[in-house]
Amino acid sequence: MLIEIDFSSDEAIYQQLCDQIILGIATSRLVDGEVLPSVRQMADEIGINMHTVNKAYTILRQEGFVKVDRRRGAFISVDEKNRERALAIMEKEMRVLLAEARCRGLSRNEMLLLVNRIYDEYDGVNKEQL
Amino acid sequence: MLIEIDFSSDEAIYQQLCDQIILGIATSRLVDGEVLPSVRQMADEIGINMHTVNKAYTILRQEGFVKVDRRRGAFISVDEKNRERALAIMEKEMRVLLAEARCRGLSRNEMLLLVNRIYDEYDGVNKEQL
DNA sequence: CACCTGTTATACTATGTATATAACAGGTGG
DNA sequence: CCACCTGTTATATACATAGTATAACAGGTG
Repeated sequence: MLIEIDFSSDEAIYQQLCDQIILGIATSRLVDGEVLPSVRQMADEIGINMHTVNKAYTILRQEGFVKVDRRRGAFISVDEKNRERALAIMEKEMRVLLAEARCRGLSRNEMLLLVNRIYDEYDGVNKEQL
Repeated sequence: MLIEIDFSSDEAIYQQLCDQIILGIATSRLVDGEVLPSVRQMADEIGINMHTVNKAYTILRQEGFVKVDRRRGAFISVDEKNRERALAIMEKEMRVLLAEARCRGLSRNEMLLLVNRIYDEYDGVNKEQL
């Protein structure tokens, strides 16, 4: 999967890397069991340091998106446990996001449409690859 | 409005402050024209430095949530211009958020219900205060 | 004139980010 | 056994950001 980093962004590189991999999983561009490039290889491809990639992998492992096989390396393995905890985190982040949306004059319907559109988008990528 | 800061959070204090004020506006606990405590007073109340509050106010001013009257100080003034830009920012953030939700096994309907519930919550606080 | 506002400047400490170099344990294949 | 690949750990350095501290300034109020 192609990873693109915005080096002028104010978001940390390792964070952008995490986000893009999670995005890849959501859109099925990365499927369960798929092996990720090694920390050194990924670092070379992107043009960053090995430790920055390792930090991203470590976080993804802690958050239950990745596991490590000593033979092959890091691979996608989504842990769907802790649904309640995930929902609680979603709720908190969503509350901040929707507060800003509401202040900006964005209506409930506009946000509902946005959610639907993004889910459509993710489902669409799924079907293309089946 | 009561401000509560989690000093053990990994989120910056000024960021938490911004979020809570935006949340206050969305729930109408802060209404248009309402004067905010001065940077020194707010700093004393929370128990942080004046400059940390000033940073939050400056950001809120730049993002169009606050204006400054040289006579009274900072007050709420929501700028609803740049709806398109706001929607674009929402879309990008929502895409990351929903990707994580989807990976966690949270369905489209669950997220739609969450959005509805939070909007209900905000509207509810509104009506209580009218 | 005293007192309030936001704002600015400077300095310092602490933390987080990203880099660089190096080494280690576990596993694979020649 | 040995070269080579994995992730992992350790150490050091450079830099940016966050937060604090002290101080001063311009504008407005009473």
